[in-house]
Amino acid sequence: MSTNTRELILSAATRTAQAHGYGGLNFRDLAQDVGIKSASIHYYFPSKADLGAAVARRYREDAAAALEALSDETPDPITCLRRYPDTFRAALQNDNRMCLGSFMAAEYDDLPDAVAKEVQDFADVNVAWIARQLSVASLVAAEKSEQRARAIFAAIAGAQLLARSRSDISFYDLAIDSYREAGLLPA
Amino acid sequence: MSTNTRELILSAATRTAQAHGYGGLNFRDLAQDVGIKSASIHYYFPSKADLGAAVARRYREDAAAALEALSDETPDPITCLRRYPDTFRAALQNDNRMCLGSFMAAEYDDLPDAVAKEVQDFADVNVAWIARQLSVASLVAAEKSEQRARAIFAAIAGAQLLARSRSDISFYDLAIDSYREAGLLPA
DNA sequence: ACCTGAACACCGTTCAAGT
DNA sequence: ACCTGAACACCGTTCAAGT
Repeated sequence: MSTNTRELILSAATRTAQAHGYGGLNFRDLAQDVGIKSASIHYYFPSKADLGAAVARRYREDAAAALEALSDETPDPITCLRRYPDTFRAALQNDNRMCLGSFMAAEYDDLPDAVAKEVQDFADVNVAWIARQLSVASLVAAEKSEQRARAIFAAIAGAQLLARSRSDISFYDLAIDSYREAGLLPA
Repeated sequence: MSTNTRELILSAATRTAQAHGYGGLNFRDLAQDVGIKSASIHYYFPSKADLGAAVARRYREDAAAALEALSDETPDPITCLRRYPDTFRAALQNDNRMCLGSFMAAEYDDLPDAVAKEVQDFADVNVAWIARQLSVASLVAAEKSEQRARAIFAAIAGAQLLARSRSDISFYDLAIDSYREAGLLPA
């Protein structure tokens, strides 16, 4: 199935990009993962920029769906906010991987425009969801919810980055705990 | 002067690495920046790993010196903590660059061991300094100061990363403000 | 539609040779 | 001591051509 090959490329590329970034993506290794030749990938993704944009778009879409699923099944916004860090934690548990949006944020200067746009959209999706939980929970003034949401998103991404650099997930857990103790996140 | 050429290479490599990471460093562009040929860089740094380690070590040393200078001339630990985010802000003002330690933290999987070690030392230097200010200011319990310091360091790095991905320093300023309002940093 | 061989451009590295 | 041209092995990327 052609669709299947495309999906295999996308998921292999996502795994690689979460460990090595956009710059670390390469057609040859990717091809080997999927079981075709590197040139064949270009049939599905004409250029690396196209592949990167597709990976980032899919990543953003999946994140949006996961967040909607979480808030749908968890009516309590405080509980939602308590669970929000779980996704970032799961990436670390997955062979010390990190959020694609964070890695690509670092690589911003070398990102094709379409990829950079998806990275920003990914952040917006997360921030909007966090802001909504903060609003519904009345944790911060309505006009401050988006700003606080951005701070929370940034802080969690930073905690993941620090934990990755030590290959030690406890750095992540302790940072999240500190955010709760300090009052950045609900305890 | 031979020393001068070595310094020119180091500073050019640092500037490049703060925008493109360790992976974005390459001998040919670096040589062009400095005005020599790429093969000549190997006279000073036998391999890319040596160059990367030297860049990261210098970066860590400069950061340590800057922090000591700040706390020497500013006896009040609260004032020190208020000024701590300034260095990260300056990187963003410098053509949207970011902290080398953060970029390399993302690149962790592809870093030579000596470089990864320096990245960890850089984080330790920052965390130790923040923890000392927190302790002296009695802002958190003594046994919690290092954990809180790590959370602060991570949160500030994350704020910088988010601002970089938008090329908009106001994202950074607003995140830092939120950290203060929430109580993560002293107001 | 789907895939590939082969060529191209680039990179880190080495080394003999120049000053 | 400091620097260079040239070469090497390798790899990401592209393209014309195969089925």
